Amino acid sequence: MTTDDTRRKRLSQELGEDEYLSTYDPSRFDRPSVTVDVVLLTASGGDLFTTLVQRRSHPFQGRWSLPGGFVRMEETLEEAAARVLRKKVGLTDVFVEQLYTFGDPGRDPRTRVLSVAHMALIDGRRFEAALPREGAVVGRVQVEWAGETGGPVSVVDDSGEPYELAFDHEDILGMAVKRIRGKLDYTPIGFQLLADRFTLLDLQRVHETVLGKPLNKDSFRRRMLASGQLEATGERQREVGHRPAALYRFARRSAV
Amino acid sequence: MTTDDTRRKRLSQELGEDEYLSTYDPSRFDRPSVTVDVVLLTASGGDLFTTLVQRRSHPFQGRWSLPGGFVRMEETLEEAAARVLRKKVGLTDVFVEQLYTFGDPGRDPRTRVLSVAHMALIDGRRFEAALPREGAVVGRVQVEWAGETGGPVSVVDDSGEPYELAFDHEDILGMAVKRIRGKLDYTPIGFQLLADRFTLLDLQRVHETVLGKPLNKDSFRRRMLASGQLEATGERQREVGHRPAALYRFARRSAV
DNA sequence: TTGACATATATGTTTGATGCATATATGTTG
DNA sequence: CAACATATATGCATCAAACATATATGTCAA
Repeated sequence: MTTDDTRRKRLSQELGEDEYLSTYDPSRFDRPSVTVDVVLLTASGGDLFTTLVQRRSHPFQGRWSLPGGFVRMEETLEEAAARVLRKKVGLTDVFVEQLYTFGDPGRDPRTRVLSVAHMALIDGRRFEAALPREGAVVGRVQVEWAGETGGPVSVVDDSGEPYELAFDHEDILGMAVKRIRGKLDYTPIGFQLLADRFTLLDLQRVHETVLGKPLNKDSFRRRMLASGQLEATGERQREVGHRPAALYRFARRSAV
Repeated sequence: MTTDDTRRKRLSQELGEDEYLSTYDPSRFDRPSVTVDVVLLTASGGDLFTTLVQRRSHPFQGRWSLPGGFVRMEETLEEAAARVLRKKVGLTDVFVEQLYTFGDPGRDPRTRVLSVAHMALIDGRRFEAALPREGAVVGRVQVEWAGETGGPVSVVDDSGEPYELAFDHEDILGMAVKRIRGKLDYTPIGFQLLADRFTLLDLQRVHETVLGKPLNKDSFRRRMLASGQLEATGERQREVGHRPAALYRFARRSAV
């Protein structure tokens, strides 16, 4: 500890808090840079999809990365994630949840950069209606592990060709898939991937897509109806070529 | 974007990656400070306990905080958490898991400070044998919510008097309790709170302490034995004043 | 040495959730 | 109006958990 630090600590104990804060100089220590990266997930046709942007500059120039950006001094982490989604994917009002903070020295060759990774979920229609920035693409998330413990994940284009990811973004993606799988059973997180009205079969398809395995129709139906998370709208599907299913909405937890 | 940034971006696209990195200057942007804070939990006699340290300097001088410290440029976040535990609580080789990153502007009145919160778990004996730094205390964690959705948490001393916590450390503590409760059911995290050999009843007591509710003895026993996570040592308790129970150890997941 | 005691361990019964099979209902489409 | 596709309802088998009861096996004290 330097003499300066010692004097500083003494001062801190003698001064009042206001005086101390007015003399505080934050530039005395080295500090890492902090970014947010966002795994935007949606479910469609039995597959999970996410958005990637191509890096225009070093490091990893030309490779693909999760949409991200440096955290500004005056915004919360959630606000930073929302800003990234707005600016790079053209989306607002999206469900966002913090995932994990990746901070190994060396994950970014420039300098120490922490990434506070977030997961964002959106329903298929809004996802398709988004206006992504130039250079952004939508890729299919290929999960190599049918179980649930975790494992490798890749993102591929229409022809099945994998996108080469920058930094440790493959790990971040894997963490997102692991998280959403884990939360699906005991939280209403699946509703974030559906529009405001949906049938029980829609909901089952989403669960099956996320979990990567088929589910029993009857017990799924019974379990969902018994969960108290669904609210019948009284409406039904229209013009679907078969008996229309009842439309439900997510029951926001009201007073008990 | 400044002219300087624009030139920089152009350079980044024209130069090779090595050249670019050699000219990279990380001091161009404001960056938050980054700390780790550690919620060290142990279970004993039906209660959860944690370690707090008294703040010697501003801000929150005199109040109690989770052991923490600034992240150094060359260490991982896990290493920083381990260093904090070693220096402030006198513990090494402790189970540590990242919890959540708290980053609201204003959570620290000095400047923007992110805290990457961690949860550490240790068995009661090692906890008592630790050599905490001057100014550290052990407090009982009082959880106000028997259920599981989350809620207020406080830390109290022997006489039930609450410690006044600094920063948003009460939120961090609540997040730790919520996390360990949630993980208990489907991960072997409970074993981290026990010594290497333990009886089924020991394990049940730990689960009950964490969850804050009694569990059925028979089904707990069957569930644990069927989980494949327990390994009989062949030994039994000694001199316990009643029929000695079999001692088990955690079965580290070997090859299937 | 023996019996009281405390807890471990075993067995059986009930209850509830899930999986599976089958039957019926209700839209659309030709 | 019949064929079709899916929704919805009902019954039964299976399995795990909750609960109750019985038996086993150490220590301790008389």
